[in-house]
Formats: sequence, structure tokens, C-alpha cells
Amino acid sequence: MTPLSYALLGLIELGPRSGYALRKVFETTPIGNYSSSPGSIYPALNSLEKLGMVEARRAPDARGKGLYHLTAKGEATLHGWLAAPIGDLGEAMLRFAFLAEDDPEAVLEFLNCFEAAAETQAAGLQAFLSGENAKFMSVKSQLAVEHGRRQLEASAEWARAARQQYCQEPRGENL
Amino acid sequence: MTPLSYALLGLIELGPRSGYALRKVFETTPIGNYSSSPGSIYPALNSLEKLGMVEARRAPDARGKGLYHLTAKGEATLHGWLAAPIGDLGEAMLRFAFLAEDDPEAVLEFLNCFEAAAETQAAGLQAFLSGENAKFMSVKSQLAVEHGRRQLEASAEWARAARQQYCQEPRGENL
DNA sequence: CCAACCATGTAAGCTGTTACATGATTGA
DNA sequence: TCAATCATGTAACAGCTTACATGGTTGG
Repeated sequence: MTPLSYALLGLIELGPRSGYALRKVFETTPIGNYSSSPGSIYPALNSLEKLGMVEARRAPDARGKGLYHLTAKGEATLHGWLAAPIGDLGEAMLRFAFLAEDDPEAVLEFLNCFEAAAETQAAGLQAFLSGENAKFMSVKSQLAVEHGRRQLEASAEWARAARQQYCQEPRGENL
Repeated sequence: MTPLSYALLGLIELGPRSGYALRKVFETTPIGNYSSSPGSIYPALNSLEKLGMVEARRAPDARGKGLYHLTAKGEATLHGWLAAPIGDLGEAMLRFAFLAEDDPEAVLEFLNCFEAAAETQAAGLQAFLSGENAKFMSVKSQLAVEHGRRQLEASAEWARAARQQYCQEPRGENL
């Protein structure tokens, strides 16, 4: 179960698709930045099939293997992944996109944890920059670390903005 | 020649070190985020040695393989990498840390290119968000893309700040 | 003397990348 | 008919992760 596998499960949950259609999603949307695409996707799908996470159902007349559907096991695995504590922020971002559409509680909870994780990591880099080790580093190396810190701050800031959007939008359907 | 190899060359250029010392750098500084550390570093060093990029010189009494030094070939390879056009921003950041300390021209040039690359990619995501495809995506997926856009903006903003610092500092030794 | 650290490695396994191969169908 | 696109794969290779193995040295 790699990030790619989870991404595939997430996409299939949004709607059954063929392997080719899944590949196209990776080629034509920014999700391609998270997990790669061309020759890795079919092996991953086959491995998911072997694991009993997905099933290919073919309409009687159609070509190819048909459309992949989630099995109960696949759904459980996906939802387990979605509910896991936040570790790597990159992977967390991928998860965010697949969080249940109809559960604003979970979304807010996620955003809170994500913000906290980003702030913690940013503070870690800040501590490093203020510490002894950093004094022996070149200005450029320090700036490189500062870049990392800014990225983390941007992540935290994003989480706050996203939370705002989520607190307002779900109810403000028509004004 | 992976990013890890280049990182090793860059560190060795800053000062000859033993394999163990190099490993420690990855374990104790944020460079560990760029390229991994534990059991991958010795193979990488050996491969660099086979390629004739580094040489281990041992003081007569010392333990271990001694300190790695760059060869002419290693230095040429490193500088070639440093001078390459910016592709992946993550790798570019790693390069930035190893740019020649005494060449503010090159640093400013790098920062300009980096900023441009970040802005271009940010604009690409913005275009995607404004385009047709994004309309069929969930709000969360759109927010995930927005997160990527903010990260890129933060990178561009960092480049501007770093440039400022570089335009002032090199000459302002003593106010 | 024992733990911690110096110092260097090997081997298995998993993934992803790259590049190639195959064949059907569809639109110009 | 010819190119593009649908649709699915395979095989070779490179790289990283994890975990284990091995010894010497130093400090409490």
C-alpha cells in the first residue's frame, strides 16, 4: 500500500473508472505531482486487485478490463488511511483531497491537525536556525532552511484559510 | 548521479569528511529532508569513488577509510550540476545551499531563475483552478491544489527576500 | 565492565522510472 | 489510410528503506 495505491482507491471511490481513465487523471491534473503515472499505474491496479481491494467489472459489450470498483476491503483500507494521524505533510495533502465530502467535522479536525503539524515542524526549523549548529553554516544554507520554514508556514496559513472557507460555505448555499 | 550523490559532493567540497561524518550531517541537519540517510550513504560514497569523483585519504595513524576529498572530475561534475538550469524546485533548493560562496552574481542569477520558475508553476496551477477541469472537482481537491499554489508563491516570495538579503549583506560588512 | 558511540558495511525487498510492445478504434 | 487515441501491459534497471552484521574505542 503505497501513496499511489491509496490515491487510486480514492479516485475509484469517487466513481468507478477504467485503468486508462485513472492514468489520464494523473496525466492531466496536479495529482500527478503526488504520485507518478505512466507505467506504474497498471501494476499498482493489478496488485490492488490481487489484494482484493478493487474489482474490475465489465459491461457485457465493453472493451478492456472494465471499470474498477472498490470492494468492502478496499473501502475499509481507504477509510483507515484517511483517518490515520498526520505524518508526512505531502501524503496528508493527498488524503485531504479524498476526505469524505459529507463530513465537515472530519475535515475541520484534519485541518486543525494539519495546521498544528505544520507549525510544529516550522518551529523545529526555527529552533535549528537559532541554535548553535546553524552558526557554522553558510548564509545560503541558512536561507535554504529558511525556505523550508516558509513553506511550512504557508501550509499552516493555508489550513487556516481552508478552515474559514469550510466554516462558512457548507451552510451559505444561497445568499 | 542522484541528488544524494550531488549532496555528498557538495558537502565534501565544503571540507573533507569521513563517511560517518557525512552521515551525521544528514542525521542532524535539515538536509536530511532532501536526501535520505542511514544505509544509503555508504553505497553512494563507494559508487562516487568508483566513478572517480572522490578519493578517500587516510592520515597514517587514523582509523577507517579516512577523509573523502573531491577529485578534479568530482569538482567538475558538482559545478556542472550547480550551473544547470532549474528543473525540480526541491533539487534546486539543494543546489542553492552549495552554490559558490564567493560568487554573488551566480547566486542572484539563481534566485531570479528560481523565482521565475516558482511563479510560472504557480500560474499553471492558478490556470488549472480557473479552468474547466477544476469545476468538476470537489472543494477539497480544489483546496489541495490551492495549497500547492500557495507553496509555490511562498517559494517565489522567499526568493525575493533572499535576493534582498544578498544585495545588501555582501558589502555591508560593518555598518 | 557495559553502554554508547565511532565507523563501515551487506542483503532483501519494494517502488518507481523508462522504454518498449501490442492491438483496437476513430476521425480527418 | 494514417495518425491519434483508447487500452493494457512487460521487462530492465536504479534507488531507497529497513534491518542486520561487525568491530574498535571511550567514558562513567
